[in-house]
Amino acid sequence: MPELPEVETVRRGLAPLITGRRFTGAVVRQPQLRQPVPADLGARIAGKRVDGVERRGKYLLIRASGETLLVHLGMSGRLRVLTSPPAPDRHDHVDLLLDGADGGGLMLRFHDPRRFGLILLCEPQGTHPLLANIGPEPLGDAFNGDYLFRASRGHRVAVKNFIMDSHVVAGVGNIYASEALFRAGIRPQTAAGRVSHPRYGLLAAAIRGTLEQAIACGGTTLRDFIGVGGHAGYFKQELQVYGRAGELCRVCGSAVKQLRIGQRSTFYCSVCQH
DNA sequence: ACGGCCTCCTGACGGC
DNA sequence: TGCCGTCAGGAGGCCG
Repeated sequence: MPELPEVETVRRGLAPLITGRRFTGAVVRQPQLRQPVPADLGARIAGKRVDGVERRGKYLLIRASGETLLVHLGMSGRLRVLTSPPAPDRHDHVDLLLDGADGGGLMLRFHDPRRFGLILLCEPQGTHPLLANIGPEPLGDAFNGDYLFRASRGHRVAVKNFIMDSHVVAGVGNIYASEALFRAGIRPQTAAGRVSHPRYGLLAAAIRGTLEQAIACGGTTLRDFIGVGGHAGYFKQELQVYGRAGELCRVCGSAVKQLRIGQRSTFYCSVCQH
């Protein structure tokens, strides 16, 4: 489900609703996520006041009085803020409870059918091994064509796989990899080490532009992504190639092609991309 | 070090 | 109707 724009949409929705509130506990119905939910989660967060919500790649970091909650939505995860929560369904695995100034509490409910998501507590310094080797943020200053060019020398992987590697750049998933390569005019199957310096300049700009535009749209809802308030993202209507196999390229009118690279569906235009 | 495949899990969909 | 294979927005781990 969520790539960087969707996680950022969640972060932006979440931060103003929970910042300043105090955790009162947690209900864990299903601890078996990608890694086990800490058994003492509720006890560890109880009484901690939320200072803010950050994002690193596709990870959310909820900072609260020196404790840091790490949340990843995996492929099918959702986070909702609820004031009067309905009875949990079978995939509502964790509820994080927060107090309310007027007595009305809030619930942060984690829902994840495939359970590839993650809820962990960080080390006292607020770090975690899962975050240690993530590449630069694509919206940050360290990410540019120069960086991609240098990082890619000698690599024979397809450039699409290269930009989807979180150690290379954080947060670019299957949708936005195809979209950014289309915008940059680069074929996804090209070996990363054979893409020129100027073309990496185009690609870095395309990645940044695509992600920023998707964030402005509240993310992409393909089937089930919703923000914390329950709203769908509307970047789907802006998609140029992803999910459009056989449909006409919006630029040149030829049929969008689909192939599999590294077990992932990949979409491109064979006229616009070389 | 690198690259490619597998894995975790559930659900939806198409074909027979 | 059901059963089976395939695919789905992630990403760490393992193997050669």
